[in-house]
Amino acid sequence: MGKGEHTRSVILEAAVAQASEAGFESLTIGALAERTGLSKSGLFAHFGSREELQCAAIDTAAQRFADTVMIPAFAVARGLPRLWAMFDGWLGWTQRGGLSHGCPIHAASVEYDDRPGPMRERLVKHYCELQQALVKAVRIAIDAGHLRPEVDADQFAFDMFSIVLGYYHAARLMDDSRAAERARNAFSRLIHEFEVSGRPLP
Amino acid sequence: MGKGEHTRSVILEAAVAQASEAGFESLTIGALAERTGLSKSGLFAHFGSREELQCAAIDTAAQRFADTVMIPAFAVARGLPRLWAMFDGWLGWTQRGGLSHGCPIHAASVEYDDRPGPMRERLVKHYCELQQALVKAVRIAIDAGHLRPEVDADQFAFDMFSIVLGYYHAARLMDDSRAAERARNAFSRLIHEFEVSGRPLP
DNA sequence: TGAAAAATAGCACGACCGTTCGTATCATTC
DNA sequence: GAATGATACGAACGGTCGTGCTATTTTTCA
Repeated sequence: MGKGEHTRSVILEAAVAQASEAGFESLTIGALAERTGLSKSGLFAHFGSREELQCAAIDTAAQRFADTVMIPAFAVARGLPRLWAMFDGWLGWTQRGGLSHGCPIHAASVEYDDRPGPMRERLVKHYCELQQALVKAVRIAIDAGHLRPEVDADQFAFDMFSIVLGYYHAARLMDDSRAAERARNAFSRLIHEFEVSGRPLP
Repeated sequence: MGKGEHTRSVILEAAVAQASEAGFESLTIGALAERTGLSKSGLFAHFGSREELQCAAIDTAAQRFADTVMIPAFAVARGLPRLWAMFDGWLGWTQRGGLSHGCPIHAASVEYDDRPGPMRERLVKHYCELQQALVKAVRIAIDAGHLRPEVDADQFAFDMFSIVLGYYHAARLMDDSRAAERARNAFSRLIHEFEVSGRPLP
């Protein structure tokens, strides 16, 4: 890895951390330059525009999510164990991913859901991939005989996603120490409702 | 109402609309002055600081949510009909409340969940009140014999809230035309699971 | 109606924004 | 060790930011 590439990755690491702390609108060239010790112009030269920097930061964050949550989950036994691995990995993945605050992608999704442009497009793309991965995992659980065949996989993914969003809200804004417990209760209920009867909870 | 008060309410109306479109960080004095036709300093004089303007806008939005969703719901028959009124009113309340875009309070809750200060405190306060209203409505549904007595009202409120957050995400970022349907399915399932058996769905 | 008070405008300020440009320094290769 | 391209810096630009200060206009009320 050349020196330029290395610096670029250092910048993006700092950018993701900054976005985790205060959102993507806080991702300014000046703040990031101070954070990395680079000069504004030196940092700027790596991207060419602020928007490209933000886009690169989104991609970096998405990649880290995949590495931290999805790839380990796909190493777990398929079916319910894998769904639980995804869910548990998802809650608080930022800490395991080295981010001390919230999920930067989630923050971006609220910041840009009404602003057309490359940021929004990239977000939609990443969330589509995530949703497809979820639906696929649900279908696999059906095929494995863990979930009932009539389960609507898209609806299941929606429900699962909703629980995580509820967790984010409760854990971060409301400082609810029982947020994880609430989320796991909800997910347990979701699984239990569509589980092939007789199968014990993992 | 004196002229000053009138102007102030005009400003706050514009502020809530602006926040609905692009979040509370986009709530700048200059943009709002242009939107209202006032001068920057003339507008500024009504609040004394940008932060106070933002806080006032949050309160205005919360009041409008209460007027648009909660008060009408409390006029509906208690129990499940009222819970459904809350839920249905909640989805897409912004349109009925005269806002053409997203829920400004939700946007703020993600923007400020990691930034201590008056904005965050106000948000927490408003969400606490909302949660308490939800829990109360659930308890009333239990007392009315619509929901089973062993239902955990706090968990129910968490689940209900989560579904709305899932709806926001699907409807706004993902442009999913089936978002409302998905959300209603999820809420139906939630109700159905804890409903006193034999009672038909409303 | 005239004086007091409130409301608004005009202007200036320092700070920070993204961006550009010329220059210096570094790493690499011959 | 010199040449060369990649990398980084410093200064500056036009804008916008929030926020004071001082007039001026408008409203309010005796």
